[in-house]
Amino acid sequence: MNIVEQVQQQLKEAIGAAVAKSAFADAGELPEVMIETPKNKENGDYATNIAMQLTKIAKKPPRAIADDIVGNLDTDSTPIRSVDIAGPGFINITLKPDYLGDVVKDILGKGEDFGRSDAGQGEKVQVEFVSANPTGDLHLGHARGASLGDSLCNVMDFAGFDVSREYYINDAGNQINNLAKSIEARYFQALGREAEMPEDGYHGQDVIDIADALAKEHGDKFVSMPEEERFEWFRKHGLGVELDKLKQDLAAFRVNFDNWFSETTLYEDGKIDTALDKLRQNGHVYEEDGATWFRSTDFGDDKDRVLIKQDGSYTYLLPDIAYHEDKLQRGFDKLINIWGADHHGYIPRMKAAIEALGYDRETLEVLVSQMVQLYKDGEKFKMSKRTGKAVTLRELVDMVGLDATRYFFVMRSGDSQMDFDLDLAVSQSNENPVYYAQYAHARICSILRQADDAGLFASEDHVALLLESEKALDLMRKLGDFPQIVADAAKLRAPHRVATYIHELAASFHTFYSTDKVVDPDNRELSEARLALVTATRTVIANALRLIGVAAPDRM
RNA sequence: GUCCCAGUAGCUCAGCAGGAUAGAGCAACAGCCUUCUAAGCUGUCGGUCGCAGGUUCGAAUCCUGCCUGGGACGCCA
Repeated sequence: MNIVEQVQQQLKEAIGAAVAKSAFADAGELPEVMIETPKNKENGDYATNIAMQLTKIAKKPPRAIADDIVGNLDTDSTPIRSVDIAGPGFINITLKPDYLGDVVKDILGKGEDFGRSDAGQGEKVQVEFVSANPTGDLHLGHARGASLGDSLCNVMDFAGFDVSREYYINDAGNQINNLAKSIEARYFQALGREAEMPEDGYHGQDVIDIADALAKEHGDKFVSMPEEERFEWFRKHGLGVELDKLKQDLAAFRVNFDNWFSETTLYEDGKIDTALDKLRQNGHVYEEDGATWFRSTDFGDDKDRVLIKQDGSYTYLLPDIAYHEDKLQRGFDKLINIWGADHHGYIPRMKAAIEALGYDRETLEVLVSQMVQLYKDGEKFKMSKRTGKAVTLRELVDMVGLDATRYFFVMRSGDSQMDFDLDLAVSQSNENPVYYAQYAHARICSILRQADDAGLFASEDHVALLLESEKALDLMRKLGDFPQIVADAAKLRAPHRVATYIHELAASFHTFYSTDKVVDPDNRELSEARLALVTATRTVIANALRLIGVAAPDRM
């Protein structure tokens, strides 16, 4: 437990005791004491609405209840300075700021671990994200999903969840056959022969590149190869190349997975049949019109879904169900899937499948990464000039830069559609919010370099001196918020909260910086205290940026 | 037609497990560099929180209906 949590705990206990002493009702009927930090500083450091919540039970006006509670409040075991009753019945608490010095010491002691908590209590969570088909480049939507997913995993891990990151490789379906046929056609074209692209072929430049490379390296050796053998070779080769490219692009985007799960293994290990049998035994499967159906309507879906088509092949859904069954058998408490907006309609059927397999449907949480629209010069920027297709992740990073791309995606809530302003993201100026936080970090590093030259070093011995400055107090309060911000972001699956916090923290630092000179050889003790504060600030900014995959530069 | 997401300042968005006077960035305007990085700071301007009901001591937040924008409704993946 960190210092801030300890203080909050003390306050809750003291208020709880005062409420009990006021004897409005039996202990069992009393609501839990909740404390919050008021938006407006004038309303103290903490506030509780307990008096308003008790109006029904106590049958008295809230301000009178608050009076009773405050009268019974024992402040000896807490850092409370003063207590006020305000507004409709809030009890506002102002603290003696001394404990904030301990926050700085706490941060310096914990370093890159400051902000960690056990909020997740070791819950085993698997997050599956991106999972784009290995048939082409990652595009804009995948970039957002990757950004959200990776940041969420970092945040949840830091908040004490046991997180596993997984990428599901759709390497068994029809789309891979189409990839192989497309490569085949491009290969023949590369050799100057006539060849038709398949109807659902992949027309991207990447396929042409693969085929050209094959023609260059192997000449016409595949032309004489038996068709089936050639097809199989192209299939494996294409898959390998595409998959390598995905892995490289994601790694370059600072996104790494614990597990790359191949759909093909579901077939090889008989897991498709196992899942189908299980559904059948549970009585949720029937035959009709020559197809095999899943009665998903029993679990709230709009209509029943086909598992095996008339031609005997599987729909995408059946292996997907088998995949989720496999995940569940691996012992995760929670499965989080991050899907693009175009797949959100599949949530009900997947949840239905979870339930039909005998699990709690709430085990599966699907987060939807909404559409992204690029804007440039105030107009929609639709297509990549080079390929004529959607803008790829690689192109985006080339244009915008890695840090700005990651930051822009994660600073918005994933479940709202977003406009991505290319001009803003590209601009190396104060208009660009990503530099605001990075600049705070670089500024601190610069201060520390100069302090070092002056023979001044951070010291915890005089942190009490910091309490004199209102700007320093604000900054310390903000630093103390970090563990709770991370915990909330994890529980709410809302990594953008960390980005919002980073901005606030940077603002708090910049404000402090503008008035409180840190390095002052004529005032060594104050300098040492302030160096402790800015060192702590640097640590928290770096920790927070790390969670959202953005670099914390020493110089800018 | 059904379902999902969104609608908050001129623009882009936070805030939504109910709380006090609804916030930030950009844009606009006015100041601040002989002093640790001006990618910064300070201030001003800017709002019927889509509309209408309801629940409540209290609603941007919860419920219902409607309007607008986007998406999804395949024996494609």
